Amino acid sequence: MDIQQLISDGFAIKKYPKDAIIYEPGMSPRYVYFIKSGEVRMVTVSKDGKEFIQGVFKTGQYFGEPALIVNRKYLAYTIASKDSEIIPVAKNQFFNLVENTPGFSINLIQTLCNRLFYKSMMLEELANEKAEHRLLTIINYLLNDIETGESLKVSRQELADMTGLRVETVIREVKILSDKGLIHTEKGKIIRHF
Amino acid sequence: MDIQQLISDGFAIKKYPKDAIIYEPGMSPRYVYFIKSGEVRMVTVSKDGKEFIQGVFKTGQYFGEPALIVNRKYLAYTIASKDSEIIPVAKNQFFNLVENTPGFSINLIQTLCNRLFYKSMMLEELANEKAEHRLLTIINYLLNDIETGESLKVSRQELADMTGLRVETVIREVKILSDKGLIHTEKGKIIRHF
DNA sequence: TTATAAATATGATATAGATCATAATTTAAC
DNA sequence: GTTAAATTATGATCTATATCATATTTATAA
Repeated sequence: MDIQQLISDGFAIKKYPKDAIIYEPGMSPRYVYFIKSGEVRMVTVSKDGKEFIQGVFKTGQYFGEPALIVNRKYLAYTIASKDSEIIPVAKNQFFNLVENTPGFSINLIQTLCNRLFYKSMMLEELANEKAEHRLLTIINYLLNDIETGESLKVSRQELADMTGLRVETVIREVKILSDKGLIHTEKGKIIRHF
Repeated sequence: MDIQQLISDGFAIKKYPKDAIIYEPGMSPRYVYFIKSGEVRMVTVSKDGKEFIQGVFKTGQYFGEPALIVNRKYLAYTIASKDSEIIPVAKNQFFNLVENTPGFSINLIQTLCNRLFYKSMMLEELANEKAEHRLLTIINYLLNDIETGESLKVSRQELADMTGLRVETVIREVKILSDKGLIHTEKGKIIRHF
C-alpha cells in the first residue's frame, strides 16, 4: 500500500510526538494505522510493569489490523518511539482498500506471514532456549536489517524487552557472546561484521 | 475454503497415520495442507529435544502457508496427532485458489490474524508471566473451545509443551490453581464449569 | 566545558522452576 | 479381571536468571 496514494486520496495525517500512546490494551479497534514517518513500538505490559516488545513498525509500514480483523480488543500498547506522522484509516475504508487496491490483499497476507514467522521464532526461543541463545538469535535477526560495518541502534534495555530478560542479564550475556567471538562489539556497540 | 470443493476439483487425499511427520524443519515448502480429517500439531524442537507446540490444526483447517508465502524453509515439524487425511495443494495451485476463490483471501487473512493474536498472547505470557499465570491463561483459552461440563482432553505434558514449562511444574501448578478455585478439576481432569 | 542524566558494568544474594528420583493412580491391552 | 504402560503425584536438590545495590562510563544539555 502506497502512503502517498493515501494522502492524495485525502486521508488525514495525525502527528504523534515521541512517547505518545496511539492505542492501549482494552480499546476497541477502529482504525488501521499507516506510518508516513517516524517509528512505533508495540508493547505488552505485565502487572508489575515489565514491558515486552511485540514489534517495531517503521515508515511505510502499517499496524493494528489483527485486532480489528478478528474483532477483539487490543492486547498491546502502541507508542511512538520517535515523533511520527500517522494516517489512521477507518475500518470500513480499510476493508475497501483491501478489496479494491490491486495487490494489497497479497501484500497484507505476506506482511502477516512475516510477523507470524518472527513470533514463531521468538516463541521457540522464549519457551526452550537459554539467555545466551535467545540473545544471539535476536541480535542476528536485527543485524540482518543493517549494513556491514554499521552498529545496532538498540539499547541493552530494548534487547531485554524483546527477549523477556533483564537488562543486567543482557549486559552480562552480550559480553559473553562478544568474548566467545559470536558477535562483534566496539565500545559497547554491537557491530555487523560481515 | 471448502474441503469438499477441493476433492471434487480432483485434489488427491494423502493418508498420514498417527505420529507420521508431514514436514520437518529445513525443508523447502511446496504445498499448503488442508485437513480432511484428523489432527496435526506443529512443534519446534530445541537441541536438547524439548518440544514446543506452536499450534494445533483440526479437520477443515489448513496449515503450512506462512513459510511458503514468505519463501523460507520450515522452522517446525508438523506431525499427525491422530490418523489423518490431508490434501496437499501445490504452491501455484494455492495461489490460484487465493486469487480465484471468492472470500478465500479474506478467510486467509482472518486465519493469519487469529494465529497472530494467539502468538502475541503467548509471547507476553512466556516473556513476562510466572508459571501459574501462564497456565491459567492457556487453560482458559482451551476451555473456550469446549462445552460447559466437558473436560479438557489435553495431558499435563501437552500443557507443558504449550507453555514452555516442565510436566512436574504443570502438575504442581494445576493443583495450586485448583486449590485456589481458579479452575475446576475432577479426578485430575480439568473441567469447564461455566 | 562542565553538570546531569542515561546507559553500561559488576558483585552478592535470592528464588522460581528445572532436574532427578521414586511412588501412586489411571488408562489401555490382553 | 489382570498385567502392563502411561499419566499424575510428590519430595529433595540444583541452577539460571532475577533482584538489589552500587560503580563506572558514555551521551546529552546548559
